[in-house]
Amino acid sequence: MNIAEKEVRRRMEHFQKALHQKGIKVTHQRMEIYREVARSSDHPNVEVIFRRVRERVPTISLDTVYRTMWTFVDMGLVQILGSSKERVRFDGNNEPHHHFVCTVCGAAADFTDMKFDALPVPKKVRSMGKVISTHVEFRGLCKKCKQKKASD
Amino acid sequence: MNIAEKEVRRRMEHFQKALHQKGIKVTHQRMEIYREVARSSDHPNVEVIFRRVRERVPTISLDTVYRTMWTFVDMGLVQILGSSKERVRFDGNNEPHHHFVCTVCGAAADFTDMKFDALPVPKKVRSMGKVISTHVEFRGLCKKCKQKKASD
DNA sequence: TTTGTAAATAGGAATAGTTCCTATCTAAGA
DNA sequence: TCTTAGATAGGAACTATTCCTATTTACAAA
Repeated sequence: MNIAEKEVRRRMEHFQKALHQKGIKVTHQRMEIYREVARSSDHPNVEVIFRRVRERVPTISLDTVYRTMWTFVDMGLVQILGSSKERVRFDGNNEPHHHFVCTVCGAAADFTDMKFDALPVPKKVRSMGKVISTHVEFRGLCKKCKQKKASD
Repeated sequence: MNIAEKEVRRRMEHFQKALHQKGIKVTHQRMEIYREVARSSDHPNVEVIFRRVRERVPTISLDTVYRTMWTFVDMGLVQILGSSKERVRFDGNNEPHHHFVCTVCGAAADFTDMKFDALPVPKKVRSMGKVISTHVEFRGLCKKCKQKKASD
């Protein structure tokens, strides 16, 4: 389940550089939290990260893990699996379709494009399990947020 | 922001048939909740659905909306935007990559495939905003869940 | 149409995930 | 070494979601 030592080291170096570059303090907690995420390939949630890091940093608080993870997300050092930290949202469209999602305001729009409904499934993926559906998500800036950004 | 009348009617009919078929009672609440989701294209969350439906069914409870929406999801009548109702999960892989997600246990695995990193963006999507990244998600049954299902 | 009953709902209580508050601590520049 | 802006710990507060249960209702059968 773990990433190769060498790759972890590469990520840690990149991490430290990134913090320095943005003038964000390199604390013991941030180091250990990032190390944990960098070495895990199982997409842990905050609770799991907290438990794992606590073995090495017994006084770490849950709040620190939350704060730190959002800092990392803002910096682009880690990504969120799925879309966002928003609450669950529903989609009454029961035809196959795909999404454009604005990473700023969270707006989501459907679109259909048969070319994307059945992309060729790579061998690697077939070895992971049985694919039932395919979803393409384009992420970016919606019109409104683009305008708003331009007028700042 | 709303779906055409005709399409809504089509969805409502399909909805009633689906409930009858599965022997699930067609209640006033379920009708109005589904109608709301079927006519909205803005991917509302539970709170929003609750507020909108309450204008027509003032005594509806939040719990009913939650229960009902999960029923619809289980029946395949509506989909969840993004992956699942799980809490936020993180991904320390900072190279472009894509995911295979098991819809039963939630396990997620990364894979890289440059062919998917820059799929042609349809015109329709370009009109929605500026695309910054592309994410392909294959959903299905992971090996473990497939085996478990086979042995039932 | 009336009746019986399993299933569904309303409303509030309980839980769980996340964020906030603030006293204390620390990284890092002077 | 000293200074201080920024970070952390720990618990309280908040918010989304689920649970509990008395009451109501859909619908099948009489």
